Amino acid sequence: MEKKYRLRRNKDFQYTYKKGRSLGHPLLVLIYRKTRNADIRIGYSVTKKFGNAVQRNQIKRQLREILRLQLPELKQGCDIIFIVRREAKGASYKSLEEAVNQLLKRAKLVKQGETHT
RNA sequence: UGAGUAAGACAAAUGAUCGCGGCUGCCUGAAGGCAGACGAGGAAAGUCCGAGCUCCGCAGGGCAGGGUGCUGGGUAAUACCCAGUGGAGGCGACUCCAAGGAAAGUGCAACAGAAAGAUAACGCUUUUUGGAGGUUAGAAGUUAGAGGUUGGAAGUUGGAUCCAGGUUUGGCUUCGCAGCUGUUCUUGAGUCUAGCAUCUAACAUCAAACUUCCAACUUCCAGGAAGUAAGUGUGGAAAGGUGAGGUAAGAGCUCACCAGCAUCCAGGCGACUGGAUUGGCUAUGUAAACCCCAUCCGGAGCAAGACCUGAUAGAGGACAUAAAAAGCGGCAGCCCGCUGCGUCCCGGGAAAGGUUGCUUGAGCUUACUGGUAACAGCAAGCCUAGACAGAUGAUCAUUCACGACAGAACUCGGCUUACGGCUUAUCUCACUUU
RNA sequence: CUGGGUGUGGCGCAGUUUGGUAGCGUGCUUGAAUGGGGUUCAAGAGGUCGCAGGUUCAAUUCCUGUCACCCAGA
Repeated sequence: MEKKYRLRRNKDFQYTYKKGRSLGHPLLVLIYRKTRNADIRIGYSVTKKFGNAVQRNQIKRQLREILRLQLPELKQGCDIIFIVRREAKGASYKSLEEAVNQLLKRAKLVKQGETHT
């Protein structure tokens, strides 16, 4: 995923945590906030209690791959943070994909035209 | 063949599609696009040591504090590595060891035990005082006794004898009575003798008890003096060990063997090792208790540090204006007072942003030389991640042993810890075959 | 990156300095007291002292390694 689609600065993370809306799922938590920018920025957060560095990196990579494929279908102009819960330990790629799709639909971040077709 | 042992290598592989990171090259005004090769580990981990590097501090020395601790070597350095010494384990190959000093000093060693580092509070031995005994021998006395001898007394039984009486019977004298004599039985008294039992006296003997005296030996209790480290048992540990002699009891007091210390000699750079018909006979354990000795250590850390941009607050200076407008206070107006617009400079430096530090280095591979080795020297070749919310993923196919521990974050050298397996190869032991 | 602390009955904590007996409060069980409950009183049970190794005669304590948690600074 290219750099301009990533949420990077600590300030942006803090601002999104404070002002954004949150949605829950057994595996993930979604926090999103609409912005005036045209771009969409996505960040990921995994607690240290999730596991060692290998496990934390792996689940971030899998989420990044899922979101890379979903990116063209998302609405523009918002910041998104995915927080990984401890229950996601050992979850398969497909179950993560389902969780991401469900959360994005509930947040109504998916483009309308795509959903109708 | 099996079991072990030591040293290493690898850490699923291949292909396709879509993606990620920086680098290089090309295109483009730029954003960006295209192509190429490259892109996590043996531990990247823990952060336990040691360095480089950077900043701060620094005249010299000492104290405090901390680290290290057999010897020699290697290294930039080390708590690391190599070689050796000593100790422990293993049949062995081999492995492991924080391994200086306990006669510099202090502390501690619970309970048990006489006693825990030197003492005599237990005990043992000798001696002595006092008390209570015991045994043996002697002397004196007393008491009751035993048996013996001698004597006496009275009793009883038997025998003998004498006397007296009675009786039977014979003989003699006698007619008869009567007498004399002998005999049988018997009674009484006496004498003698024997036995038995009793009493008594004397003598000597025996054994006993008691009292007194004396002597010897000995037991117990209490105390004093001296000697002693042998002692059951306790304990993790008991004062060099075992045996023999020796002694009042004992003791390296003496001897033999063994062990330890010191000294001397020999070997080794050294730790240390070997030897001695040498010497005195010994000094417990704990220093991962304080400590002593030797040696080392300035502090902080890449969020170090350097460069660029420069928010807010506070505050200063210079220039310009001192006209108008505006705000506040004096109720309002007038008037008065205060503030005030602009530009530049200095200063400040936000968990701000960017660039850098950032990967060519005590580097890797191979060969040679020196060295037992760690390692060093030299030659040739090679360039091998550099991110900053942090790059390796997803899908599919094939194969297998079905994939463990685990993700660089300034860089190295070590150590420690985690780890499914696979493989190379040294040596040892056991078994079998030839 | 650096420094520091904690881990002990179910829970919250002492004891570690100076090694030898693991204790307190609360909770639990049983009994007494009450018509019953609470309070109170008495008795009792409950401990791999985070884990592993070492030093020592002996370790909760000393040392090393390791695990988990917490705090502070840049």
